Amino acid sequence: MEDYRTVKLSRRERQIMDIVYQRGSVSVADVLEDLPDPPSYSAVRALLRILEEKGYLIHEKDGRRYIYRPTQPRHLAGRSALKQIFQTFFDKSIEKTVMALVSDADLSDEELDRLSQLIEQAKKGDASS
Amino acid sequence: MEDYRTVKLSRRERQIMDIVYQRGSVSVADVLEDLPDPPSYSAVRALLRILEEKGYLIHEKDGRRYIYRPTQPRHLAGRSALKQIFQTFFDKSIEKTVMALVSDADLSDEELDRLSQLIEQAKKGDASS
DNA sequence: TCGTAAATGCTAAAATATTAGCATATTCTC
DNA sequence: GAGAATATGCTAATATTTTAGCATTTACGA
Repeated sequence: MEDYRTVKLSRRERQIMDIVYQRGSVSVADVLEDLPDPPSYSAVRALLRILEEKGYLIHEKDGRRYIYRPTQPRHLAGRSALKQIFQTFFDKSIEKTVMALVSDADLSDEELDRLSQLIEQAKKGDASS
Repeated sequence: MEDYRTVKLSRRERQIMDIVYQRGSVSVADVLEDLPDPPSYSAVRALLRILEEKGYLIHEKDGRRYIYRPTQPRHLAGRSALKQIFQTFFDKSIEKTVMALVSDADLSDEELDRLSQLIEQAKKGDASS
């Protein structure tokens, strides 16, 4: 499954996929709640159906409602979204991307420590350079 | 200017904006070259015109061609794109986002060192915690 | 400078996305 | 089990996006 944020989907479809990934799983009402300039209930249902047809979502029944979930796991979708971002805005450089994140972030010392650790770990595990 | 990747733009418009940010500036031919399932020359021109009308691009003349550039600087657009990503896929956590980037990255030792430095610097400059 | 190649300006057609609405089914409650 | 509330199934209308094509302009080179 290709990165839905990149190419294939229409504006509304993308908005809905973002909501699905934010929430993990959604009912029609959930989507309606989060969607900017919310359309009708029917409209949302139609879009969810289309996304399912295209293979991005599946649904199961919960009582009388459908609950939709993404077919591609969140962490994978996140990864490919990140890839798209650093290719587009940061000269394909992960380092630059991390720098942008950290400089803007105002992270706590604990968070920064954990990041240091992560980097140390990456350094050890890395055979390259 | 709002994040063009989030809400407003249509599929083709978004594709084109991505190309513009990747290249920095573009001619019609450039866009045509990078666009998946490339449409006609006219189609691209029309879209660039629309994006300019909407305020996302400006053009200047270079010989007989138009060269289009984004109105919003790349680093700002990148920032807000990143924000959208970590809100959607990483529980609004910048730390988790960085972790995802670094774990996947296979960065060189030099790059990792530079990141360590950046983090140390952030730690010092940060009054919170 | 004149012709030609290569660009833009504009308009309208075609395709796609978005939406609403009515019919039908399902679940819960009394 | 009957009724009401709340779902979904489906279809067609509307709006928007996407596209092509023709007319016109502009710059470059012989």
